Amino acid sequence: MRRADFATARALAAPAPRGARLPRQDNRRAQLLDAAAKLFGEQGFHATSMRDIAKAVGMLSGSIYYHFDSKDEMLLAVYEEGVRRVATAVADAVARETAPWARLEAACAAHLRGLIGCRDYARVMIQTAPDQAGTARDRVRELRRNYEARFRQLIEALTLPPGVDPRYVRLLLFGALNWSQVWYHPGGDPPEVVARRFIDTLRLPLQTLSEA
Amino acid sequence: MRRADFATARALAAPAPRGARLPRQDNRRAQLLDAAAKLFGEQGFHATSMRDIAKAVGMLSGSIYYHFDSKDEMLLAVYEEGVRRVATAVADAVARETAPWARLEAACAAHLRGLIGCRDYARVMIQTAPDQAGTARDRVRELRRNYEARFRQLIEALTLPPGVDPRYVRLLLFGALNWSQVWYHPGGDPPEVVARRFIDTLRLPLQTLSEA
DNA sequence: GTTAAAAGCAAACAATCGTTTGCTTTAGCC
DNA sequence: GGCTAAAGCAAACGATTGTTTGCTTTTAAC
Repeated sequence: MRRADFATARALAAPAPRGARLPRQDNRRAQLLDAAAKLFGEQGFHATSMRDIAKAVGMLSGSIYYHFDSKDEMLLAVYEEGVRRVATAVADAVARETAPWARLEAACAAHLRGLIGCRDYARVMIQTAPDQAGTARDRVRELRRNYEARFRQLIEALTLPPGVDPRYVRLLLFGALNWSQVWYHPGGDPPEVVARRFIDTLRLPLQTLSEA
Repeated sequence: MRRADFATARALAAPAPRGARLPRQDNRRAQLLDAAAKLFGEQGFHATSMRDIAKAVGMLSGSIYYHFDSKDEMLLAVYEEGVRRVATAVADAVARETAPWARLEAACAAHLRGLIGCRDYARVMIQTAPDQAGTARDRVRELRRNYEARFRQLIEALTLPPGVDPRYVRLLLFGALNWSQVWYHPGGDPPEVVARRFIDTLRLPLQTLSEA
């Protein structure tokens, strides 16, 4: 295990172990992670070299290995940080509402805000299929499942008309939300409007009564 | 230009130019394309080497260059073939229906059938964001736009309730369809059922009348 | 101010990348 | 059956890949 791991862990869980040293204040692990997220998201994981990432933060490629064990581990770290950010944003938003439909809509808006606000990290999350994550495959799969579970709960809390499979509601909504990464560009409708439109399109009938 | 280009072009547009020769019957361009689609889809474009593709069809990496000018051109060829297959399937299915909602549902089912039936090609189409297509970027962007246009038309042909933006209907539906690539696995509901469920979820109200 | 750890540099490592070259084999047409 | 183009082999090209190594600089704690 790298020494940086101890340091980072200590920086998060403050109670200082005796006789050991804290990471420096100019620790650039976060900066490296941002650069990796940006490049992984823009060009793809395999199209990005360690030298690309190093150059983006002004260091040499070998120096990255003080902070991360491997390139695969960088990908996993980006993925986890992305999930962490979006998941907490969704949890906060949901907690502020009580009505089932309002909770779902808040979750959608927060999810979209996350995809757009943490664009670099989110692109990696959306693009990285578990099978392409190399070493980190199983962990990525687990993170995806956990995140999806929250939406499953929110949808199962709705009172749906008989015969409607909540599973398909989730697939429809969740797929549309994630695909927004492809078409969304800043300057369009804000996330809240998109979420409201999506939810309304689901909640209200599209077919006019005059038709068959 | 490679000689193989002439040959392939001639194989498609039959009138034989004088004094030239047809491609052999054992031409393995299609086989190469299949292998490339499979590997690109499974591991990603950059994670797949020309040697991987060559090994999959039992030849050496250098021999590929008789059929394709470059790796980028292989990606474009896979993408174009994928779009061609799915687009014609959708066009056929739509032509068989007349009612607007039925036409849209038929298009969705055909789209899903395409994504699942041509799984290898489709994965490349879904995963390859234009910005990651290298040389083929603009062409990929154009292919995507053209394909989407068909769905735009189908949705604009619907008689929607006042105040409903057809754009969001398209984004919701199209996103959900494409995201199916992530969750669909053979053995689940067939494409026709998925399409019907999605369409019904949109067409009919999800909110029960007793709720606010 | 001394000291030990944190952080990074400089330079290389073997492996693999996409591609090119010259030559050989194979199949189709007269 | 001989000729020619189609197709593929064998081997290399320089460039780039992820990673490792030994050494140096910089910071924080004492």
